[in-house]
Amino acid sequence: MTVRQDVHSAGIPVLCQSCEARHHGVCGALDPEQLVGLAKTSSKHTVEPGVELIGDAETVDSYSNVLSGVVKLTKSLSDGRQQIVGLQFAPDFLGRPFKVESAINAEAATAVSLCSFPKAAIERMMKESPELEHRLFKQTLNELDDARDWMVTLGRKSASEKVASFLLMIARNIDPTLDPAAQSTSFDLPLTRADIADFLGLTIETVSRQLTRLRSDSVIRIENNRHVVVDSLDRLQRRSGA
Amino acid sequence: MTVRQDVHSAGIPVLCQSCEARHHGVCGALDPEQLVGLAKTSSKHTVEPGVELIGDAETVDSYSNVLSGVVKLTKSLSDGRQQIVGLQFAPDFLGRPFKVESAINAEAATAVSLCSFPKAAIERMMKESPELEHRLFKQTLNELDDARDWMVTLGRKSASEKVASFLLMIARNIDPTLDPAAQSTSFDLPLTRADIADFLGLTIETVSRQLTRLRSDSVIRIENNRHVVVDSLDRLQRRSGA
DNA sequence: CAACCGCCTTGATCTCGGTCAATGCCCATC
DNA sequence: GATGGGCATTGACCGAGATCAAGGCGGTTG
Repeated sequence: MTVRQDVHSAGIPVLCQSCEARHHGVCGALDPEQLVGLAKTSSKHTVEPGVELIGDAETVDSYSNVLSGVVKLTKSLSDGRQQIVGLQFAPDFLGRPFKVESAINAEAATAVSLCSFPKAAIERMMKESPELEHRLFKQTLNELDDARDWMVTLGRKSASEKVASFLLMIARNIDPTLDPAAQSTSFDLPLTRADIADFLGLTIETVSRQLTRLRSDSVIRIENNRHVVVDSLDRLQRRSGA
Repeated sequence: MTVRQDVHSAGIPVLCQSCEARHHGVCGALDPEQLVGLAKTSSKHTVEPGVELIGDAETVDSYSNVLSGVVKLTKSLSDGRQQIVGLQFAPDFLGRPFKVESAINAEAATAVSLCSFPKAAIERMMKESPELEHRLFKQTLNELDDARDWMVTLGRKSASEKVASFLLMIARNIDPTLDPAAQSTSFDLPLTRADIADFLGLTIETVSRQLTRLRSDSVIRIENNRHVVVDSLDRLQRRSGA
């Protein structure tokens, strides 16, 4: 999974009045006048882990910027088997343009704060401002690249490679400034073991066993089941199947 | 995988002079004047199965419309394991906007005819014509939906469900007019067993065994190793894991 | 026609990861 | 401090799919 470089670098920080904070998401593409208009109809809110943001086959009538936290996108088979098909980190945009209903579920994986706009407002602005559509297009292209990278992991990697790849992906997304040459890093896991399993196409038990193995091989340490300390990014990378 | 409905329905057939044929791809978004300009720099050509169209990490300097045939998009791990991450059917657009190099390989799976344009020409037109960018955006959104659907298949379905899902996806893409209530259909497989395995994250042997099972259960017949006759779309669907 | 090659099928065996079940750990509540 | 619930870990066993190996089939090349 690639770090969303160009979203970060292209975004000129803009004060989105409704979010009450500078950020780099959709708002970065709007001129001050548009921003004021948007602020009237947008609202910032915070949700707890587990809250469903977009329901399967439900009508989607709003779009959001993710300000902090992690949102998981899931799909399920009729018998309950589930697969996480994407994770959205700040400052990603949440919502599927040009479609009234979504075939996927979005759920807060951690505590999440969002800035939401009515669907109609965004779509109107997209007509007026090619720059906004351009920016959403670029995010979508990045999501497509990420999804395709992940397909390789799902289809062709072993369980231990999957878990190593997952940890690396999380590390890179939580700290986008992470030096590729760095030897160690640490972060809080935004997902439970069950979520990780659904992301990797594995079972909880297998995920647990692989984490235990990484731990006993001194590649990582885990504190309080959530905080991961990677002692050797190098060895983690070598286990990820390149 | 969803059928690319809106690309089909939104496209007003336009005579792209260089392709010497009416089709619905990128050209459908251009006005006659732009088309004439494009025709000067574009060229139609046909390639044999196995020809590499876009090399991994190679500089991409042209974009193409797929006029007929099937292009497979692949990614590989350093040790040679391969995964097909997408298939492009006519009238899809081939090429990754806004990036000089591609992390992906594109290879003709069948005989393919394409209409190619220099990268610069398309990017210039995209700046002038929001409609063109809009259309490419929509195709990208569809590809993202397809990729995510496929992630569920890769991560959570059994071998027999994978093979059934694959046959259904091919049937729907080769004949987009296929009635959902139809009881039978037939088509030529655009992929070899090895390709199917790389698409499904399986081995050749497993694919072969699953096809044999579908055959002995009279769900399908296979003639000359390529032509598939589906006798019961119903039962195939029930085996695809919904 | 024989020899060969690419692709596919089938069989025997092995192994990785799933399944089932027990236990541990953390924390909230009384 | 006891009780209970939600996650996570660990162990024993099993099975789906991989691996290894041996043909089969169709086309084409000499």
